[in-house]
Order: sequence, then C-alpha cells, then structure tokens
Amino acid sequence: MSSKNPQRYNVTTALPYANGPVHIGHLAGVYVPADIYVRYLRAKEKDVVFIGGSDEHGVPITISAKNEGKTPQQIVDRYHSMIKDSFEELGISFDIYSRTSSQLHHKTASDFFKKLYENNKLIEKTEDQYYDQEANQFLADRYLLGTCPQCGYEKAYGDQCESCGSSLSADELINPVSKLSGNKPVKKSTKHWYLPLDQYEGWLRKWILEEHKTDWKSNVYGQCKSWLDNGLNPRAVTRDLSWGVKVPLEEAKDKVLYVWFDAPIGYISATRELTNDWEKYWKDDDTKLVHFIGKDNIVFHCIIFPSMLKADGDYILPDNVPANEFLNLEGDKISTSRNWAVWLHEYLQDFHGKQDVLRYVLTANAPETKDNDFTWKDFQARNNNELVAIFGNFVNRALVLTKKYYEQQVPTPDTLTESDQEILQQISTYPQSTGEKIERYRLREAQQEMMKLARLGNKYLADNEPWKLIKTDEQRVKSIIYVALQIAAQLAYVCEPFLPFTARKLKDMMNLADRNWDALTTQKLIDPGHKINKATHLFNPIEDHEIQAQYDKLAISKAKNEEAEQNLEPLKEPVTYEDFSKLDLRVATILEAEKVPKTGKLLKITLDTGIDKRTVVAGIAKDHKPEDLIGQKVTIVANLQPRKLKGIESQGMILMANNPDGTLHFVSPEEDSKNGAQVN
RNA sequence: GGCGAGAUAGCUCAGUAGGUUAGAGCGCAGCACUCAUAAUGCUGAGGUCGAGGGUUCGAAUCUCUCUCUCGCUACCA
Repeated sequence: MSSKNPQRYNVTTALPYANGPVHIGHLAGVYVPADIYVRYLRAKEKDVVFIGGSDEHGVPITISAKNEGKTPQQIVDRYHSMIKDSFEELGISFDIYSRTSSQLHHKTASDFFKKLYENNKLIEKTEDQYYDQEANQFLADRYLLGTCPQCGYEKAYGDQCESCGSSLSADELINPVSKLSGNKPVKKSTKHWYLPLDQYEGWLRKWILEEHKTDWKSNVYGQCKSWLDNGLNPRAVTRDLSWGVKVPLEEAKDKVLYVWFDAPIGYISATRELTNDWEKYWKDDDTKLVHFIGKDNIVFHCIIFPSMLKADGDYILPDNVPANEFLNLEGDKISTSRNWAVWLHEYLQDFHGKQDVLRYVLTANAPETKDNDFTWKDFQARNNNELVAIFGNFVNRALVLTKKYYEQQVPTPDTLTESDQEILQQISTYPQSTGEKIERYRLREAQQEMMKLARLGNKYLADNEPWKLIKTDEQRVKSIIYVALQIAAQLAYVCEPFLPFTARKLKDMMNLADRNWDALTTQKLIDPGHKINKATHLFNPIEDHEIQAQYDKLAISKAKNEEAEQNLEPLKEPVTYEDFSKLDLRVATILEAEKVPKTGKLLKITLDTGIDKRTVVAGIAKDHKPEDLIGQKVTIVANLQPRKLKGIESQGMILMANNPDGTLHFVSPEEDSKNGAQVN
C-alpha cells in the first residue's frame, strides 16, 4: 500500500544500544542513508519527522554496570550523550534524538502495554519457575541443571536432556541447581504476558508476502518469508528484571517489559516528545512510515512491531523497511568487543571537518545489496580521486575563472550555442533523476548521479576551453562561464542530501539562497550580475601518513586482541586434588574419523586408547577435516559417562583448546607418548 | 543440517516481460590540455557473467545440482 504522494513522512532509525559508541557499520547501514532520505524530503518541503534515540534497557547494560561498579543509568547516560553528540556533529539531522529511559517513554510504553492488556490482546501464563535466592532472580530453563528423569544424566538442562535427547520441562528435573550460584533454587510462581504472534500469521502473510512482494528489498522479503514459513510462536513481552519499563499492573510490580517490546515503542515516545501533533505521524493513513535498520533487525520491524501496532489497532504500518546488510572493516567483521571498528567519535577527532568525506565514502560503498568492505585505502582514494579531483576541482575551476575574468560576478551570456542550451537542459534534469533514485532507496546510485553533474562540468570546461578563447573571443567566454556557474549552482543544491556541509559552504561561496528541490528544474539558478564570494577549496587531499595512522591504530587493536586471548576466561573455583583425580585422562590416537550426517560440526571418531578401541563424537568438524585426523595423537577424558549424540554413543571426550576466536586445537601429547598413558 | 541473501572486469558495484559486439566508477596504459589542489578531457587494454547439467532457435537473466561467503536456526562447545 505504497501511497505515491503521501501528505507526510515519518522516518525512524534503529535505536542504537547505549552500551557502546556508534561505529561506521551503524552509519553506513542506517543513519547516513536515512539522513540522505530525510534531507531530500525536506528539500522538497515535505512534512517529515526524523526520529532517533538510544535503546537503554536490556540485560547487557545491567551486566556492564555490574562489571564497572556503576548503575545502569550511569552507563546509559555516558553512551547516550556520546552517541547523540557524535551524530549531531556528523550532520545526522534528527528532529529528535531521544532515549528509552525517559519518563515519557516509560509512560508511552506502559500505556501501550496496558491497552493491549485491557483489550485482551495478550495471553497470560502463570508458571512456577525456579528462583535463585542468592542471585535474586528467576532462572530461565537454560540456567538450570539437574538430573534427567529419563536416563539419570546429572547435568540435564531445564529444557532438554543432552544425554538422552528427551525434551524436559524445568519441573521434571531431579535435584535442580542454579547455574548462576550453584545453589538449590526455590519454586516461585510467576506470571507473564505473551503476544500471540501465531494469531497474526495469516494477516502478516497477506500484508508482506502479497502486498509488499515487489516494493520491499529481496533480503527483507526473504527473511520475512523464512520466519513466516517456520511458523510464529507467542512471545513473552514481560520479564522478571528490575532494569526497564515497569509493567503497569498491580500484580506485576517487580516485572519489566521485555526490551524488544519497549524499544520500538521508543519511536512513538520520541515523536510524542517532539510534537503534540504526534498522532498524525502515527495514526493517519496519509503518513508514510519508513524504518531504516540493519539486517539484524528485520524480524522486529517487519513482523513483531507491526503485529504490536496491529494489535493496538490505531496505528499505521510501515510502508517500507529498507534494511541494509553489514559493513566489514578491512576484510574482518566489525566487532565492538574486539575493538575492530572505526568509532564515529574518534573519526570526528582524527579527521576534523571531514564529515562529508565519511558520509560520501559510506554512501558510495553502502551495503545495500550485500555485505561490503570499508578500507582506509579506498577511503583515501575516494576522497582524493573523486571529491577533490572531480567535485572540488570543478567548482574551483569555475569560480577561479569567474574571479579572473569577471571580478567575481556572474557574466551576462552572449548568444547561447545549441550545445550550451543542451547542457542547461541536461542539468535541469538532475534533481529529478537523483530524487527518483533516493525515493527507491538506491542511495549509492543517487550519489553517483550527483557526481555525474560534476563530471559534466569538467567536461564542459575541457570541451570549450575558455582559457584559450579569452584571447580571441571574449563574448563567447561570457557564455561559457555563465553555463559553468549554472552547473556549479545545481551541484550546490543537488549535493545537499549527501554532503550537507559542502553544500552549505558552496552555497555561501556562491551566495545562493536555499531553494525548493522541485524548483531546481529551472535553467537559470544564478543570475547574471550576481556577485559571488572568494573561492576556497571544498576538499583537501588526504595524505598517506593520515591513512597510515589509522592502520597503526587497527594494528594496535589487533595486537591487544591477541594479548587479551591469554586471560579471557576468569579462573574457575579451586578444586581439591580428589576432585581432579576423579578424572581419568589418557593418551590416544585417532584411527578413523568421519562426518556425522545431518550435522554441522560433529565427527564420529574411532580411537585407540591402548586399553580398547572406542568411539567418541566430537564437535570439531568446523576446524578439522576427517581425513587429516588419522594418526593424530590426542588427550581424552576416558572415564566420562557415555552419552548418545545423534544416535551414536560417545565414549569419552577429546580435549580441545578453545581459542577466543572460536577455533579448536588439539591438546596433543608428544609423539613418543604411548596410547593409554595416564595424564596427570 | 534447515532457511534466507549473495557470488558479474584488478577493486567497488549496475544489469529480469531471456535476444545483436555484457555496463559504470576507481585503478592501469597511451594521447590531448594547462583555467584548476599534477587536478581535467579523450582513447584503450581487461570479463569462460562461481562450477556443472537442463529448458530454449537463443541464458548473466528461467530450472536443477554443487562449491564458497554472510546472516538466522538446529546440533555442538
């Protein structure tokens, strides 16, 4: 139901999680594209609100707080202001950048819940759940260990026994123990509310799979289809936690809304904070709602949030969700924990005044259809070869010539030649051709279109050679400079969504007033006699040493990561010698190895232990090929209770060193150690 | 293993109602020019369109199988 010409727009951006700063991956996928889109709409004088904010709830923030000995509020305060400031400095032109810890958000989210509750849109389930009195919290199934009632295995999880494969409920476990504290948990009854997503399946299928088959991106559509085909289940909207939006029910004082439920409501709260007229942006059919997000958020914005809005009944649904893929950095996945990222706040310090360069590079290389790679070398090349050499250079040429020949005044053209008129005609089409691409969310192409205009300018000057004609035909030169200045003026307007700082500078240099995008189709953007200001360079070359400094920075991260690998996992509790001596560790040699069918990582391995030949199943196929393993000496736990995996009985466990990068390596005895030798 | 997305020039990417010599930008080579931050313009080289079958008069484009990358998920750790 894409209305071609809506009255107004509501553009939201994924709320960054306030547990760390923002990096180029976030920018390329979400904020820069959204900002381009919004600036374009504003240039067309459309009624638009551009919404952002920090997502400040959820368990990871409470963990960070605990680790640093601070309150969750202190953590989110720090990152919220950091994120907000750096967005502003980059020119991400939010109408409001709010936060989910605000009072208004708490009220909005809890009202939202309440309405669903009162209209019986939620399912209630009361269950006795295990509660850890020391850790002071309810225990999810996976945080419970106990004895399996089926096979007697002592370390079955609350939801499943990994030994015999039978699925369990936490209640069936014999002698359950909390994985958090090791204590015996107590039973406590707790009630939770669920959004019955399964009830929305038919409606979602029609809405997405039929009505948005052609206008949504294929990655978005495919993800949704996958989820819908797998079937949807009711999803709990409340949790037994303290950090978050309190559930507005007398009987649920100690519960909060699950973060996935409260976060998207943050869009609504932020709009509400922005304007008393907020409802027309959320409840009027003539509003076009667009969510800019990364691909990790597709299911929330295409399935869950729309179901929430539908459940409420008063809200409009997103017209499009142009989710982007991911951006890599120098060939490796961006990672906050490994500090493998270009942080926005650091970029702004290192490359002061070069906001537009980053915006340009991230747009040129935006992961619109597949994951892309950001490299500093590419960053430098695009700045030097495109922004400086093509864009900046053309503008400089046109303005310098104007200064040289006409004392900074736009000359009155002589009779315009046919080719002049053709050029003027051409430049008048750029706003529309660029705009069409923006409206289809093809921002990479749109930006290229803008650059074509600069190329056109360079070519026009080269073809007409005013520096030669000035000696022989002064009248003709007036026309040429006049036309060149029209191109430069158009460039100033058309580049605004992509390069707002540059647009400002260029407009100031040329003394241009702001203009409606749709009025740019005129062939005269700047009048004869119009005085322009002194030209300064719009862009400057980036030197090799500046790029090298960034590579050095990354190298430090890499080195630190390797160092950190030494002490990643904290030491476990001390054990007695008796505890240790219960283990029977032995040397063994791999005789045979083959993949277990229908699994990703499992290998069935036959071992010579000196005492016997036995079979173990090991989850190491990701790092080791079966054929390479024959003859490999290994250390095994020989007296581990056998357990069945995929129908094969595994009689022991091969010891593997688990590197922080997730790769597994054999703990291999020296070659001359004998099979069956005890390890102690 | 299941599901989804992707694999096109050295690099980053376009390219579907299947149709003559597969495109752009950057990089590279040569030429021209000097107003401009040695910038610009022109010309050119460079591709078995991931591999292999199939449908078709004809496939980058439709279909099947396979390989690799990314994500979700399962199993595993």
